[in-house]
Formats: sequence, C-alpha cells, structure tokens
Amino acid sequence: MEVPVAKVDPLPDVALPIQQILSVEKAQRMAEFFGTLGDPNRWRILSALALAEMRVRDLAAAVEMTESAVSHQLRILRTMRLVGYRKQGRNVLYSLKDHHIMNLYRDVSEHLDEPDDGVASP
Amino acid sequence: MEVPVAKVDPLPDVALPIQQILSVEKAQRMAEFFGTLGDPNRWRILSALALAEMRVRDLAAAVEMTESAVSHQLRILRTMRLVGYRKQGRNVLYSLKDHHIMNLYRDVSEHLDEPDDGVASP
DNA sequence: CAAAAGTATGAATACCTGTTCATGTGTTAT
DNA sequence: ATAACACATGAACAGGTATTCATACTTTTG
Repeated sequence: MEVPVAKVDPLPDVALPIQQILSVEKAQRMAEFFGTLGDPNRWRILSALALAEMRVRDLAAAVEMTESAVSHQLRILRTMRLVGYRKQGRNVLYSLKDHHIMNLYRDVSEHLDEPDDGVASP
Repeated sequence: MEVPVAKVDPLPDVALPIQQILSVEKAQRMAEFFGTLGDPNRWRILSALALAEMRVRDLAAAVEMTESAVSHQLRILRTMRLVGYRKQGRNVLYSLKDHHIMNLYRDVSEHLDEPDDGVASP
C-alpha cells in the first residue's frame, strides 16, 4: 500500500549539532577530510570529474598536470572516497564518487563571495 | 513589524553548479578556505566558539593549547572571516562569525560516517 | 614474445604549516 | 608610576605535503 508521505528532513538548515568541544579524534577526522580539499589541484581534478568520467591521461591534460602528479592525487581522493574508478583495458576511468562535494563547493563559494564587511585586525 | 514568512532556499539540495574545470584562481581560493578547516585544533577552536563567546585565555584552556598558539590560529580564522571578536578591557572576546560553518560540519560528518563499501586499491 | 601504452609507486626534494619561545603592545590594578 | 595581566606578533624550528624523476606493473599491439 502506497503511503503518500513526503520525506521530511530530520533537521532544518538551522541545525547546529555541536553541543561540546570536538574531541581530538573527531577534530582530526574533520581536519583530514577538509585538508584533502585544501589543495587547488585536487579541486581542479574534482571539478573535471564533475563534468565527465575520465582517464588519468586525459585528466592530466585537462588540469595541466603530470600524469604522475595526478595519479598521486587520485590516490588521496580515493582514500577520502571522493572519487571512484573502473578499469577498462589498460585505462582507468575515474569519476566523482560523491557528488555531495559539489554542494560543499556551492556553499563555500557563497561564503567566499560575501562582501568584506570591514574586517580589521585587532 | 514581524513578518512571519519562512525562509525559502534558493536552490534545492540537488544543485551542481560546476560547468567547467575550475580556474586556477578559483581553485586556489577554494583550497585556501578548505585548508583553513584542515587543522584539528582549528576545528576544536571553532566548536568551542560554537558553544559560547570566549576570551583567548579561556579558549586556550578549553582546547588545551598555548595562548600563543590559539592567538596565531585565531588570526587565520579571522582572515577567513570565520570568527569575529570584540575587545572588552584587556580581554578580547571571540565568537563564531559564520554559523554556516556548522552546516559544513554536519554535512561532512555524515559523509565520514558512511560505511566503507569495500574500496580497494587498483 | 617484444615493444609500447597507461597507470601506479617509492624516493628525493622543495615548499608550506603549526607550534614554541621571546618579546612587544595595550589595559587594569596597586 | 610600576607591576601584572591579556593578547598579539615575529623568528625559528620541526613536521607535513606536493611535485618530480625514475622505475615497476599491467594490458594491449605488432
């Protein structure tokens, strides 16, 4: 029997889930993840993969990096489960595994585009 | 006068705003920001400030860091406009400037809590 | 089978980053 | 005024990180 109930978000956008200082472990995991997104070339790689599944070779050409460098970075992105891959002959096709990342991109992009409301140094 | 209109998100969660590879400049700005969130101690500081406005001194005690180290980090967080401050006598009270950050925390926290669907190395 | 293509990996190096230590600046108290 | 307090800052040092280079591995092609 069909139940016509719309999915309800568990919490609205107002959510502020922090009730105490992050433990060192949790903070470390957070930092590790965000740190992964703390490199410009990795962002270029991710944005390229957001467009299409791609070979390492083409990726390297697209972002103007050495294939070796790209390969190294892909390993890191794999570790963070941000990209997936599938082998096809002697090629390896990489793709964005978690498109959720692009939401982070949007959110932060908005933050960065906010005007500088006069922030001086103390 | 109070206007009882619920805020409406401009775009649903499906948004995927990337249509081309990020420019080096844009990627750099992204990386710079995410890199700021790529340090465990900064996360602990932010989470502490999410609880309450705090002096540097108390902050240092709360996250178990040197006041100097905290001060250094606060400067970085200030630069990224993540925290604000107000002077009060010889104290300086810091606070979370952009609570939006905590949404990032929630989102990524969910990502990290996803089970490992067997991701082997190629 | 040998050569070539595509990718991965390890070591080395240059660069960046965060903490500590010492010191400086501004404010309150005696 | 002088001492004490709160915070900021610069230099120095240690640890981490990303690229390059050389090489190895795997699959395809001749």
